[in-house]
Amino acid sequence: MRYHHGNLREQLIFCAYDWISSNGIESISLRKIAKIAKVSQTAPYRHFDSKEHMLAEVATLGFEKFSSEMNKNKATDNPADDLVKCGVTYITFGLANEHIIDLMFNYPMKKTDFPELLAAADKAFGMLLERLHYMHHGSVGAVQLNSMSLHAYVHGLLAIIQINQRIDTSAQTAFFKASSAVKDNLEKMLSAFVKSLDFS
Amino acid sequence: MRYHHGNLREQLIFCAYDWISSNGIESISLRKIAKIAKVSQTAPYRHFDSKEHMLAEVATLGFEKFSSEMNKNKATDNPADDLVKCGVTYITFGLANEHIIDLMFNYPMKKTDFPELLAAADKAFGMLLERLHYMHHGSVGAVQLNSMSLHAYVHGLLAIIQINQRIDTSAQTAFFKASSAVKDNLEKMLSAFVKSLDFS
DNA sequence: GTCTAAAGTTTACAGTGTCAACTTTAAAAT
DNA sequence: ATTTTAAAGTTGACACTGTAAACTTTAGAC
Repeated sequence: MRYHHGNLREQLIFCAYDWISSNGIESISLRKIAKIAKVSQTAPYRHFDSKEHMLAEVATLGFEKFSSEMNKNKATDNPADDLVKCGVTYITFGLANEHIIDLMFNYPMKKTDFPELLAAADKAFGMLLERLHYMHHGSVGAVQLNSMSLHAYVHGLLAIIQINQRIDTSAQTAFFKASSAVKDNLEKMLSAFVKSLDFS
Repeated sequence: MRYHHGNLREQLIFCAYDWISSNGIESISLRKIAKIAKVSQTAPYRHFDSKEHMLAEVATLGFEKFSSEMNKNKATDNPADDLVKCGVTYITFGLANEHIIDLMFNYPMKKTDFPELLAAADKAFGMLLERLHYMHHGSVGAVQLNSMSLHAYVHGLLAIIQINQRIDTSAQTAFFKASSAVKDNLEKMLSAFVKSLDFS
């Protein structure tokens, strides 16, 4: 290490991650993060080209945690169970990390400009899809369609729960308010969905 | 009419809608919209409490167009077909109005503060769900679960296509690049999904 | 021990949301 | 028809934002 602060770069990423986790993306500013890290307003520019570049790193960190979370629940003897558990984890992580997920999925960011973010996202999605591919074991049929389908369903469940939480008016909401009820039904719904897929 | 401009309020909403449609949410500013409407920077404050209040109206307009679009394709003799077509329209609208959908779903906005936005969103979701309820015709069983499921799947497909378009690296992307191919498969996927639901 | 480039600071500028105080004007009240 | 008044619009200001340029500090290579 040959610089003043220690390792400001990572410090800033962690500060930003924490800030977003508790306050949401809308209220973040480079200057605040700099102040929290006890450093001048423009110090971040020695480490990131722009605010967006920094947020990309935060999002990358998010995808890494996302991946590692999904990687925990596996290695059951039943691959379909693994798949379902992985899906549930996808959603659970999203609900437990509302604002980081917002950054990862909803923040308008030209993702192609950040290859490492892209790679992290790809890896995370792969966690889900590799289990599906495993279930196809040999068949070529509709792997792509099934992958798309599964990802859509899992991601859609997360999005819908979030929308309902934020909108809080429709009949569904009351039904899904108790988070324990959510999780129970998620497993049912996901396994029903997996069973409905065509593995021929 | 008893004011100077004509009807600035609606004018501003339309200007903002157009701006967002072509430039995205991130780059909008009240001042720009005011300038486009040839009015001073603070004129919007005679009509909206804040930027967010104005965006809420734009989002409301978005949901109204969304609803009316979904309302077009219906009244087939086959209710399952109607449902599928409605789902396809949901997704098609989203893909054709990328930035407005971003505002409607992804922009961090305390939706409960804007009852008319909430109502518009509820109505739009209702377009989809009422067709499903109709298919249950009498049975009480898993209507709520099926509603949730369906909305999740439809919304998830939209989100995933969008994510793939923006990420543009995974194997799925090439597959879904040709938008005609997307639409064809959407119908297949949605009708398979509807068939897999339990209407007992 | 000097030199150099990386790391951090100060200053500055244009753009933003929004407030307060002002001016204009359409229509209600006389 | 004239006065009144409140809605609609303007001007000017403030604090905050991202970021560029020019400066200072300091750790480590020579």
